[in-house]
Parts: sequence; structure tokens; C-alpha cells
Amino acid sequence: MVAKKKTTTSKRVCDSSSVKLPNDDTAEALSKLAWAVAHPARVRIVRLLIGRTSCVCGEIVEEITLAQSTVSQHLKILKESGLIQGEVDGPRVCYCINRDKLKELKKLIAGLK
Amino acid sequence: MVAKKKTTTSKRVCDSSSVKLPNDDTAEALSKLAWAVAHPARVRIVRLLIGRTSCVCGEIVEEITLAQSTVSQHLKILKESGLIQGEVDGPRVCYCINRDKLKELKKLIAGLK
DNA sequence: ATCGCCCATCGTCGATTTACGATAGGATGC
DNA sequence: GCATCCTATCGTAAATCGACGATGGGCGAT
Repeated sequence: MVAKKKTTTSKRVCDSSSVKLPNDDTAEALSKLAWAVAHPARVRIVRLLIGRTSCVCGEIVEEITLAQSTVSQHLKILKESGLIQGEVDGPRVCYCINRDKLKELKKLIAGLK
Repeated sequence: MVAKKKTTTSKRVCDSSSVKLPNDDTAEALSKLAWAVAHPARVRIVRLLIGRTSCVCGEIVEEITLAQSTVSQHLKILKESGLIQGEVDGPRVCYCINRDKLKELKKLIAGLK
């Protein structure tokens, strides 16, 4: 085979080494967790929950400048991702960070190499 | 009778310590970068590019089971996030990981604490 | 029992994503 | 020149997101 190297390219940036990619399951898991924090409001919520030892309630609505229903939706998304957990405490609901899931997210991102 | 004796005093999970949150700019930056990898196909592309020393081209289309135009769209999103860079090499385009941006993503995620 | 507070859900709307085929542009090779 | 390959973009359609107000259900207090 003729090496069709672009003669002008002083820098060879391409290589074709075959690399085994991690399981696609992890791609799915990573994308799901990344999706959870792929919105500024959700990032703020997550950081808020991390900052406190465990949980908050309608306080989040005050901290985030969004309608209560909107915040509730974001909380639902975060809950479905597993990053946070809700706990009913009388008339209000306290949310806590799920440290394990957070760790998993960090691990998956850190594993990008 | 008052059947629901909840005695929530067993575990006090809420605290109201005031915590200063990081700048909102970083929330924006984090959500943007997280958004880039918030899709399985884009995660696979990123990993593919990380696996090779630098870049690939239409090979990505072969690796990802999606139409060429769809892959091109994902590449555009990744490019706009800054996570990857495109480099024209003759008739084809080689994509490379932007290690700095990747590092930034890792840093922002790792800083979630 | 009733009231009031807190939160989740519903319904809706516009904007955005995701996917595809078809098309256009650029570079190479004949 | 012309044909061919590679990639980006356009146009389109379905699905989902993000935001809101309004509604409803659960709980504590009156």
C-alpha cells in the first residue's frame, strides 16, 4: 500500500491504533449522571446540598431564582439520576446528596483517560 | 387515634448552616461541559479520541452506529464545548481531544464537594 | 373538622435535541 | 476539466426539555 501521507503535514496527528473501549454500559451511566448536572440550576442545587451536611427543603426554591414547580422538576430529575434523595419530614421534604452516586460520577469522569 | 406516630426526632437530618456557594460562573461552565458528555454517543466519541493518541475522522462514523450527519452533529456539539478540536487534513478532518478542557471538566466535577 | 402551609404533579407552551436523508463544498486523483 | 471521496450543513419530523401557573394531596396546627 502506498502511504498516502499528506506530504505537507509536518505533524502526524492521526494514528489508527485499535483501542478497546470500556463497556457501553458505562457510557450510558456516565451520560445519565452527566445529564443530571448538565443544567446550571441543577449544579447549584447539588452544590447547595453538598454544602449542608444533609438536606434542605423549600429553601432551595428561595436560593434558586425559579418557580417552585420548576425547582421541583429539577429535583425530580436529580432524584431519578440517583444523585440526591428525598426524605419526607412532616409537612416538608428534605433532600440529601447521595455521596455514593456522587462518587460514581466523579469516578466515571476521572476515568476518562 | 393519631395512628401516624412519626417521632421524627430519631434522626435530625436537616441543618441550616449557611454556606457560601462557589461562583455561578462555574455552575454555568460545569453544566456546559457536563452537557457535552450527557449523551452516550458523545461519551463514546470522547473515549474513542482519548484512546487514540490524537484523532480520527470518518472512522468515528464507523465506530458509532449512527448516520454520518448525526455523528457530525455530535462532533459539532463537542467542538463547541471545547472538549475536542477539529483539524483539516487534506480531504478529511481529524479530531483530537482537548486535554486542557478535559482536565477542566475533571477539575470541576472533582471540585463537587 | 377545617384551615393553612409545603410540595408534587398536571397541563401547556415555546425552544431545543436527536435523528435521518438529501444536498452542497472542498480536496484529491484521473 | 471532471469524477470521487469526505465532511458539514440544510431541511424535516418526532421527542424531550425548561419554564410557568394552577391544581391536588399530605401534614401540622388551630
